[in-house]
Amino acid sequence: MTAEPLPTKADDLICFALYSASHAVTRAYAPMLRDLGLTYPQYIALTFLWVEDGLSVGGLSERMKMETNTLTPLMKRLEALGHVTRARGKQDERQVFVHLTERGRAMQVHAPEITRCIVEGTGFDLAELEALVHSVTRLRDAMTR
Amino acid sequence: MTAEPLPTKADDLICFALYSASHAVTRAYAPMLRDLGLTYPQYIALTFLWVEDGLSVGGLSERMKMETNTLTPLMKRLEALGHVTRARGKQDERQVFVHLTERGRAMQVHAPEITRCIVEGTGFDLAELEALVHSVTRLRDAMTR
DNA sequence: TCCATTTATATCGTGCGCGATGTAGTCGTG
DNA sequence: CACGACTACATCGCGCACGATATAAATGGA
Repeated sequence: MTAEPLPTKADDLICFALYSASHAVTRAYAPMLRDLGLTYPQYIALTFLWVEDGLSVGGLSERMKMETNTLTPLMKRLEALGHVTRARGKQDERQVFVHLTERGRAMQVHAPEITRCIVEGTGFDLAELEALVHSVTRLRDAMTR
Repeated sequence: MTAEPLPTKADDLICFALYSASHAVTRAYAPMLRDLGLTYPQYIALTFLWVEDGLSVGGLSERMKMETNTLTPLMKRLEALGHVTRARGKQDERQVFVHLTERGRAMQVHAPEITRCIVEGTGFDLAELEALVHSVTRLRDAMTR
């Protein structure tokens, strides 16, 4: 009759909490991003490029914490949409560098309003959100180690 | 020169934190689940069925917070793997009820060890984890409203 | 220089995840 | 009972996400 120390019910698992919350947030972004003709991962990629334009596919993959085989087709779609250009490196022709176009840079003006909607939708105040981002990021980095 | 109240850098966004953490946790599960021949969403579904066997596709979709059009093929794969059976309801033939097989029920014995590995990997103590699950779940439910 | 190794990206196959749409079964109201 | 509305799943198309594999370029000795 000892207490069960580790939950095995999905509702109590950190994995399911993150999994379902992540999808819920993505769904919340979807209508706004659809108006811009973007998917959620495409928007995330642009967000990193707004801070550091001209990243290589590998550099972007590190920042987005995902494999390059996911990013290659994603970058091709962003290129087809006219948001970025892709060009092989000159001194190292294995690398592909991604640069924002005028159009891709211009999308940045929509970011504050999108962020505002999401922050408002969470029902959290900014201090709570900041703490949550910190905890979740710490957990992610621990899992990745 | 006022401070920017809302972050637009991906690293500071709750969406990216959840997105990258969710994928990191899924990757952490992957090797253990591969040994069991399961994917992560399949494992989550089994977890719900261990608590409530005989759920309908719709009931499972509510609990997993995802659409039935995602679950239908997922359930077919679990059926093909021999973990569940699918059967139309008798009084309402539109519904499909999912029942664990002996094999599907037996997978439950692996859950505690899997949970233990994940909990250990987070680097969080149980109280922190519980608080984090609570916060993330609250955020998810607010976004879903 | 030559060649094995490593590195950066690309390709392929599988399984989600969801919006849009289809279909069969059920319900409600006259 | 008829019939339109609704409901529960299923199907389809597209875009991730990743493991496995391929390919070409760079690197590092012997």
